[in-house]
Amino acid sequence: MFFMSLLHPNRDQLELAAVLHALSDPQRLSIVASLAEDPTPRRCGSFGLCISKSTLTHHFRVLREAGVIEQRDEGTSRLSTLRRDDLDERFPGLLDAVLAGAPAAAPLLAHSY
Amino acid sequence: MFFMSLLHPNRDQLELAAVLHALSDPQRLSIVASLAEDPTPRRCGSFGLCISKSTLTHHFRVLREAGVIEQRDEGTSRLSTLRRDDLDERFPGLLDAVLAGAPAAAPLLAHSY
DNA sequence: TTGTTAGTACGACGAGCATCGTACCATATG
DNA sequence: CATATGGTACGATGCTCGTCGTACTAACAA
Repeated sequence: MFFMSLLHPNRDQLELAAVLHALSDPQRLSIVASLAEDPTPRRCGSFGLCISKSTLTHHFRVLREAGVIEQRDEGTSRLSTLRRDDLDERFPGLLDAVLAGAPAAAPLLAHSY
Repeated sequence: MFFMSLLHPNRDQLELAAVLHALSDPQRLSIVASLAEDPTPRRCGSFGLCISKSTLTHHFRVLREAGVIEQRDEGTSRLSTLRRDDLDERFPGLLDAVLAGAPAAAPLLAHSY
C-alpha cells in the first residue's frame, strides 16, 4: 500500500521464538493454514475471519515481521503469501508439522468481511 | 512436591497453539532443549537459568500445562522430563524441528542456581 | 529440634498483546 | 470531480505475560 515500506526480515534473520509466537495465535494459525492450502497471493480481507480491520492489520504485521508471510502491494490491496522456502530452509519440517497439527483451515466464508 | 496435584493434559488434549506458545519463550525453549539433550529427569533448579525461583516455577508450570513436559515429585525435588512420545504422536516432527532450530542448549553453568 | 534444600503460593509491577473504533490514505471506478 | 474499496495509523481498553520478592511448606540431614 502507501508510504510504510514493509519490513521483512531476511532468511537468516528469522528467529525461532518469534516464529513460534507468531504461530501461537489461533487467528494467525488459521491465516497460515489457509495460505498453505491455497498458495495464491491473497488480500488480507479474504480470509473469512470475524475480526475488525485494524485487528486484521495487526495479525498480518505480526506474521510478516516474524518472517512467516511476505506481503506486497498491488493496487488497493496488500497481497500475502507464505514464505515456505525460507521457513523450510531455516527450520526444516517446522511449518509442515504445524500445518499438519493445525485445525482445518477456516471454511472461508462467502462474504469477505 | 506437596499438596498441589500436578495437572497434566493427556495426549489427546494437547493443543497446538498452547504448545507453540509454551515454546515461544527463550527461557522455556532453553529448558526444553536441555531436556532433549539429556533425557535424565532433572530438578527445576538444575538448568543454569539466571531467573528467580518463582519465575522458574512459572515457566515449568507453563510447559507442564501445555503438555510439553511431565513432572513428578521425588523427595524435595520435582523432576521434569520431556513428553517426547506424546508430542511426536500428536504433532509429528514438531519437536524435532523446534529442537533443530533452537539455539544450542544453555551451557549448563556449574552452580545450580 | 534446628537447619537446609527445593520448590510452591500469593501479590505486585511493568510490559506486551488482542481487540476495537475512529480517522485517515491510496487506488480505482463512476 | 465524487465515491467505494482495501488497508493503515493512532489511541484506548482490558487481559495476559514475564519477572520479582516475600512468605510458606514438605522432605531430609545433623
